[in-house]
Amino acid sequence: MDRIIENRPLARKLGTFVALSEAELRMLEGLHKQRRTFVAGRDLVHQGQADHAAYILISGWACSYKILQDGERQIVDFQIPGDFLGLRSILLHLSDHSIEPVTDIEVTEVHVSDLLDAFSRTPRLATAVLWAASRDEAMVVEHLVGIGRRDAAERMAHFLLELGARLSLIGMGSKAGYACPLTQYLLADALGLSAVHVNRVLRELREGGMLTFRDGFVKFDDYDRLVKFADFELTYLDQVEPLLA
Amino acid sequence: MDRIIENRPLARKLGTFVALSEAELRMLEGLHKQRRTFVAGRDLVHQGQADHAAYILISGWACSYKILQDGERQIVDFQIPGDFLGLRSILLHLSDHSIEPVTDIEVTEVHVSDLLDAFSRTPRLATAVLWAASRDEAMVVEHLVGIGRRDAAERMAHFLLELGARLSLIGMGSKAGYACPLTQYLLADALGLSAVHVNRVLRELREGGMLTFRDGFVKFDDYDRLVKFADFELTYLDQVEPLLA
DNA sequence: ACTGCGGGCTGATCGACATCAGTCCTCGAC
DNA sequence: GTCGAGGACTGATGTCGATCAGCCCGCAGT
Repeated sequence: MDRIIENRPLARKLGTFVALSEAELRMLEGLHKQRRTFVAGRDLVHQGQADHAAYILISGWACSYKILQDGERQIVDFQIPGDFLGLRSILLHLSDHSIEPVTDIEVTEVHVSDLLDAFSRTPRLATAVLWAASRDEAMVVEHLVGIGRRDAAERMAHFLLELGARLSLIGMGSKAGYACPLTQYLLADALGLSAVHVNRVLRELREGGMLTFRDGFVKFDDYDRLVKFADFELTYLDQVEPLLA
Repeated sequence: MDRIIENRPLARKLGTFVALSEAELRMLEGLHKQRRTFVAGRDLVHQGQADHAAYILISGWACSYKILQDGERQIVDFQIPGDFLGLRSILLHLSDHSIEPVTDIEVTEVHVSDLLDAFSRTPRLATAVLWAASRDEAMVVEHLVGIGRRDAAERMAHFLLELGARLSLIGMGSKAGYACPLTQYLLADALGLSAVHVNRVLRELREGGMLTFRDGFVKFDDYDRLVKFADFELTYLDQVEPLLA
C-alpha cells in the first residue's frame, strides 16, 4: 500500500487531506483504467468538444485554456501529476475549454460511471474527490483575483508560490524551489501579460533577491519575503492534519 | 408541484437542465430549512470564517468577493435567486472569500449533512446539483478569461450578457433587458476596473447603440451586435432540452 | 429649508503594461 | 559548418485605464 501512495500522486495528494483506508485506496486504484500518453503541444481536449473523457495526470505537465475569437489565449490553470483533467466539463457534456500537454504526459482514463459508482460505495472517497475539486476551484478564484487586482510582479510571485506549494504536496518541490518546464510565453498567457513583460518582471524579482527562474528551475531566494510580497495565503492548500482522520 | 417550480428559482433553474420527478422536487424542497433574511451590505460570511453554513438565495442579489491586504477588492461572482451561497467552501472548512448581500436578501439555510444525504438517496438530484456547481465554475473561468484578455468594453458587454442569460433562466430577464440593482462601484470591483472607467465604458456602449444601463435597468439595444462584440458564447448556459429527460 | 451623502458623470494627468522591432544564444537538422 | 527555429532578453514608443479633482443631482435626516 505504501507503494501505491508513492507511485500515485493522486493518492498522495488526497491522502494529505483525507486519511484513506486500504479499501478506499484500492477503489481509487480501480479508477485508473487505460493508460495513455500524449506528446507536448497536441491538444487532448478541444474547446467545444462533446462528451470527451476525463483523465488523471500521472506524469508531466498540462494546461487548460480558452481561445478568444481574436486569437488571444488565456491559460486558466496548469495541471501537475495527481490532478484531474477535464473533470468539471464532463457534467456539462460540452467542454468549454481546451487542454494541452506542456510536456509529454502520461495519463489514465477515468469513466464517469466508475467515478459515480465509487462515490456511492465509498462516501469518504467522494468527499475527498469533491474536496480536490473545491480546491481546484479555489485556485481558479485566487487566479481571478490576482489578474483583477494584483500588479504584474505580485501576480508572478503569487503564481509561482502556489505552484510550489502544489508541487510540494506530491513531493516534487520544496521551499527551496522546483523544476518548472514552463516557458515565458506560457507564463504570459497564464498571467494575462505579454511575454516581454514576463521577462522584465522575472528580472525584477531576481534583482530584488526574492526568486530566480532560470534554466527550467524556480529557486526561492527569500521565501518569507516573497510570501509577504505576494500576499500569499495558503489557507486552501494548507491543512495541518488530515480531515476525517 | 407547478407551484413549487414557480416559487423556487432553484427548482426552476435545475429543471431547465435535468427533468426532475415529483419525488426529487420534494427532496429538493426538503433541503430548505430555516428561512433567514439579511440586510444589504452586511456580510453573511467572512473571509477566513470556519465551518459556516451554506445557503440558497431566494430573493435579492448577493456577491462573493475577496479583499487583499492593500484593501483592494475583487468581486468573484454575483448571486441571483436560485443560486447557492458558499457551497464550495463548506468542504474546505474555511471560507476563502466573503459574501455580501447587494440588496436585502432572503435565504434558506442548507445543512451539509442533508445535502449529502439527499445525494445518496437521489443520484439524479446529485447530478443536477453538481451540474449547477460545474456551471458556476465555468462562469468563474469565463470571468477569469475576460479579465485576463478582454478590454474593458468587451468585458462589460460580456458580463452584462451573461447576467441577462442567467436571469432569463429564472424568469427575471429577457433579450430585451432586466432590472439590475448593481452600482457602478460594484461593477468596477467585479470587472477589475475603476468606477470612473466603468462610467466611460457604459457611455461608449450606450453611444454605440448596443446597450443602455440607466436607473437600475439594463436594456439591450442591439442584442445580436452586442453578442458579436463581446464574443459571447453561451455553450455552458445553453441547453436546448433537459439532459436525463 | 439646509445639510450631508451616495451615486453618476467628466476632464486632466500619469503610470503600468502592450507592441514593435530587434539582438543574442542554444540546439537540432542537414 | 551553416541554416533555421525557439526561447530569453532589451530599448523605444504608444495606449489603456487608474488616479485626482471636482460638479451635479436626488434623497434622507434634522
